[in-house]
Amino acid sequence: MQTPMSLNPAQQAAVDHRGGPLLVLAGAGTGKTRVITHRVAALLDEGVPPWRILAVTFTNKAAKEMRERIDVLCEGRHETKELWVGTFHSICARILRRNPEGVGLSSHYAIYDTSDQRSLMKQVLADLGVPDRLYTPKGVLGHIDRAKNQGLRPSEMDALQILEPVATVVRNAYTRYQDKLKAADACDFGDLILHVVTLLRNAVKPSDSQLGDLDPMVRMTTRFTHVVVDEFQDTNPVQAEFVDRISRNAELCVVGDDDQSIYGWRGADVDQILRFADRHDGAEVVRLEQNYRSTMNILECSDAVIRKNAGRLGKKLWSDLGQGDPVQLVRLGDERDEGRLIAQDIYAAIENGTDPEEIAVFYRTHAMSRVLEDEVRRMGLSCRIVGGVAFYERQEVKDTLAYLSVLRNSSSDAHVSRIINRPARGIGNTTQTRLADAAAKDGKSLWEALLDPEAAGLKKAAARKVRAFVTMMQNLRDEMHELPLDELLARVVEVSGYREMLVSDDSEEAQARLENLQELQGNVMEFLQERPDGTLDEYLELVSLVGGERSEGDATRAINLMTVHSAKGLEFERVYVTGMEERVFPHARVLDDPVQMEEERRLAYVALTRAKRHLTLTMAARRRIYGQTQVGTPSRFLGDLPRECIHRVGDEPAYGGHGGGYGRRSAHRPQPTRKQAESWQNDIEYDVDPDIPFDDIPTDEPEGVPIYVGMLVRTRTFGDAEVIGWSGSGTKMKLQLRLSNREVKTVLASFVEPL
DNA sequence: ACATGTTCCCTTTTT
DNA sequence: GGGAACATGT
Repeated sequence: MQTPMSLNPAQQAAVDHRGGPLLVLAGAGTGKTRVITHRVAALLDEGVPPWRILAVTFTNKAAKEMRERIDVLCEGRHETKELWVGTFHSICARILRRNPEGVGLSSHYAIYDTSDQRSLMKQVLADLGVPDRLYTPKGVLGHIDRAKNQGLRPSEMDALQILEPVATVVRNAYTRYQDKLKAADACDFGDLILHVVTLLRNAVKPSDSQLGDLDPMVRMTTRFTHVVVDEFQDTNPVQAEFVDRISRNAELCVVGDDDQSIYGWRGADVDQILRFADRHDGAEVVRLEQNYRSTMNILECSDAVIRKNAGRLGKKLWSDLGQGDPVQLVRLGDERDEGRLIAQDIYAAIENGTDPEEIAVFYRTHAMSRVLEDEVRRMGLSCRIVGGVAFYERQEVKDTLAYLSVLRNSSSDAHVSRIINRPARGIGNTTQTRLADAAAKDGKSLWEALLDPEAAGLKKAAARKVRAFVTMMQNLRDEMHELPLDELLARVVEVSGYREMLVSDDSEEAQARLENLQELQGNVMEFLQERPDGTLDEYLELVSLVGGERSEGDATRAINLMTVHSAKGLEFERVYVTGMEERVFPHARVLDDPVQMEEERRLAYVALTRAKRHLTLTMAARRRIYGQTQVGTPSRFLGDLPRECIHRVGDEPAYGGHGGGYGRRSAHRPQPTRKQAESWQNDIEYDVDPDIPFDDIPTDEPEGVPIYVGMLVRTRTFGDAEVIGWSGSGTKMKLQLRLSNREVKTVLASFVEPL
């Protein structure tokens, strides 16, 4: 282990480099964050004012950690509070707050989350009269998101090369969506960056002009003299443009690892790193290859997986932490067994003194978390789900925040309609629809329509209820200015009847919701403690940006459950990677796309390299997906692992390779031996079936014909085809086929016969 | 208006 | 298996 203060020569070189752009190409566990923190500390020691330094991280959690580490290194010598440290989104929100009018927003603008976006888009599509089966809000928003990630506005969307007629629909929807956002005095996540980039684009003025010096955005482009960006491989084009513009006057240092680029679907561009030298004249490159995190067995396995990718810069990590334990590879009967085995193994490890916080379980998709959580809890262990349904996503929390948001700024229809009938106050669907129609007709906001319920054609009873709601909100708004934030929150929960609703419901769920509101209260108080003069605007902004991250403060030491994506940047003594099966990891959706498959491989690399000492990979022979049991074949990534670095439990897996099947080949495999299974955890009774050879796994297949990816079949309607995936079982089993013309079709298994 | 029943689609991954 | 969107009954 490297001590916190020491640096190796390569790290030192990256810290000391001055005078031009620098790219630090650093593998997993080589001390990237350490280089950044030391660099910032060194700059401060050299006399650079803290407010001239900007550090961009990937998550809010990372930002927080970085701040703490810098504080430790500076030992109170500098005003580190004035440093700008944050995610792209939090930094941009901070910049946008200086000039929201520049993009047509008020200073109370709301930040829309995914569900707000969808409800807005649903309206847009209805307005456009677009067939709703063809264009879902989610799908159209996906295109718009992509455009925003590239820094494109509706008129520039040709660059995305979407085919007609989709392109036209998306372009119109995009235009209208932005109009509606502006009317609601809101922006979405993508806008946060693009708005700021727009402001910065317009801020290019002659430097000697008087006017230019006064423009806050012009000052912004020259403010920073030193900019560092972590996780640069996950930067998308708008973010890269932001970096370029914000560092016009600055020395730029970016840190990244092309092998850990796992956000391609969000517009991140692996080439970003490769092109860095082209974009920035005289860029130096420093490589870090000594790993301080993992033992050699773990590194060898990780390397074996990532080595298969083409088009990487290529580096070979080494470590002097010794060979370590072999990587465990366990095959179990189904996902319950998988969870149970992991829970038992963790239990034993904790008994032996491992800190629960140093243990993590990874899964590919959120859907897999439930079973794992179940089994871990059943073992009496406390665990924390990182990400997942975040605190701020909970309905009661969102509702309460929506109340606050409307008090501040009533033009946001999405927030008004969220709270108008929660708790139920007799303003039902019909009334709401009438009000919305009336608002749309007059081009008013929903709130404005509420002010004059008769004009919307409401009957007396309905109008009275609407009035009562409006009066209540107006009273709250009067109180708002006199009350501190925490008391305001309590008033809202009380006056709105929300508390009453939960108290009178004595279900366990309502109880939990009440507790969540209590936690929210605590959260607000914490916020006020940190920033005594913090405003409602600032609080709401913080909350929408922190979004995915759980609230800190649960002091219990718990083991960590998370998706592989959430695991990036973290490290643990003991790591379990679950679902190492084809169609789970790698995910079924990437199987026929080589580009996405490479990203999947990088994702696997990220997963494996999180482990310091103990790494266990598990797979299940059967797994329930969509409530149907599916039969799994071992992940192709398992087949890449060097034999001498792993220890298998259960019988020898049928290694994937390309289109690796189960069934036929399994006949040649040696039979499993009890001994292997027992040697691993002989003091623990676990209820697994390591002896089930894959052939004997019960399936509901009609004639027991083994189906495997790559299998050739004959269909009556489409001719011969290759199986690239399947779902369901028994008579409901469906096959995904690639036809001879490379088209992909899904057909019922009973319509095909093996070739 | 609301409570209860029914169907359908779904699942990558997140700031 | 489960949540959301629709449908039907009181």
